[in-house]
Amino acid sequence: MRSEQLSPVTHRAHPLAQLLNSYRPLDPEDFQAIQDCVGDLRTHAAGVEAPDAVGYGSPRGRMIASGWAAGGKLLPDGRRQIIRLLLPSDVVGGPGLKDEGLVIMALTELKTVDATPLHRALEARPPAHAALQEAWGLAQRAAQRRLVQHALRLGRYSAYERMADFLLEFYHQQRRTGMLDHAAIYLPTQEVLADLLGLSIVHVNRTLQQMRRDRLLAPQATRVVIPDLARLMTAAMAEPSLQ
Amino acid sequence: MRSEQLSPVTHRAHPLAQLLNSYRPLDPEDFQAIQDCVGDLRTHAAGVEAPDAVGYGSPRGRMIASGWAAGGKLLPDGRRQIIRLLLPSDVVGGPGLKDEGLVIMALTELKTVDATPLHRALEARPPAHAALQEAWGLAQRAAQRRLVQHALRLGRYSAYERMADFLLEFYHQQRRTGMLDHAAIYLPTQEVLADLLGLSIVHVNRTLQQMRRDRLLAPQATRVVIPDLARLMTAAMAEPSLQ
DNA sequence: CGCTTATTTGATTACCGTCAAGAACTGTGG
DNA sequence: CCACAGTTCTTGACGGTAATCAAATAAGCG
Repeated sequence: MRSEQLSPVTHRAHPLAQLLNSYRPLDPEDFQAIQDCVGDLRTHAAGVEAPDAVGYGSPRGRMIASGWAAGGKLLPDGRRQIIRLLLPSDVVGGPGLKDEGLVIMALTELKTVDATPLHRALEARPPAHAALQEAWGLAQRAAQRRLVQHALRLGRYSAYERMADFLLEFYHQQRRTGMLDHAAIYLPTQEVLADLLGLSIVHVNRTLQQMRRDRLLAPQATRVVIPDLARLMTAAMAEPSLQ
Repeated sequence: MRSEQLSPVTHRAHPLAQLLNSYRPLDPEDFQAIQDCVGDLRTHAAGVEAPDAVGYGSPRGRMIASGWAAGGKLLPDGRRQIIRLLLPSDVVGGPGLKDEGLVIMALTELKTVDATPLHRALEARPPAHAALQEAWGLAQRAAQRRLVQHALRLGRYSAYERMADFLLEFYHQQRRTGMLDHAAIYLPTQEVLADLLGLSIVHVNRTLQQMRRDRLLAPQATRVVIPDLARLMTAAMAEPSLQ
């Protein structure tokens, strides 16, 4: 039964617009700046380790339009730790991820566009694009909080707790960008989950099975449904107030 | 034998000045802005969990003048993960750490001063304090890289590798602030090391002993000496070019 | 000198990794 | 439509790293 599976994204509204708008209501000019990011569409093959390929020629960075990528670190002996998943609306190839020493890996076929119009709006004088800038700042802070939470998970959570906490975080992240049906998350492969959560593939598999037995996950065709969000939050030791 | 031990800091030059100057040569006006951060000196007791106590009344944050603190997360059942150590020159109590959802814990008695003069200089118009601003930016990026490396350690390094990599990082961090004799690091208690590296106290103890047997650490009175930096770097899988 | 905190040691347990192999699924070409 | 290869997922057996429990020693401190 192959219940966890990537799926090509069906994009209704623009993911970045939905994301930012969820943090702060955007103005029409803000939506326009996001819509303007359509130039120089490029496709990157899946599985490619793309440290410099993504973003080459776009010094300000490129925005993921569809597909998934990962920012992580590789060790000489083959070990890998994924630090953050990169979803549609994330900007890659700019100075940001490179400053962190991360390698970008395309987990699926990836489509990216030049993010210059967005960056122009972000650097506009305060009266213009004020809402966009504020929303962007909040989104950045949320990303930083996810990184801190990731370190907590890796350091002190059990495998079961790691999985629950990540699924919860991922659920909310996908919900903000509007790429979600009800409580159905699209999951990366178990190998990606393993490198993200610092576990072995085998143990990821067994942890997911345990969560299914515990009715925290309901397997369906190509995605995973969360039948009971509240119980998942308990398993992840998440506070009801947040997110 | 109590070889790892905190030690009150002997401050010759200003730690923050040394730190920033190591990233980018500062101008006299920059040094002055740092020297001006002497007002409202406060002492915080060790061991106190000080989420709001530090920084109360100093909305822009307070700079650690002496002592060590930790920014970390606490779980309801008592588990703790330290995300970053906070040394003299670090700014705490401002929006930064709070945005990340971190609790500040004083590991030793802590002395802090109001950091407003520093922040004023950081927000000055570009011609003024340009070097300080650039150095600050580089220091911030280094802190972010440390956080990413921390996640890699917690996720994919063995206990031995974690310890080696952290000691190496800590060595360089202390060296930049000038609080170092030769290759002698001052270490926090083994309990703090455990909560930092995601290990149990017992295992930290055994890991340190193994490193001593391997001659990667040389125990001395109140600190730990690194006899062979190159071998420690090998143990930590560190690239010779960096740091 | 007691008292407290930190370090050390031993014994035992268990979580999770490794190894190995098979099953299920996906896509491709004949 | 079926054979094929390539992933991805699943399962079992086994081993090891690191956690837990318990207690003794050592070091700081008033």
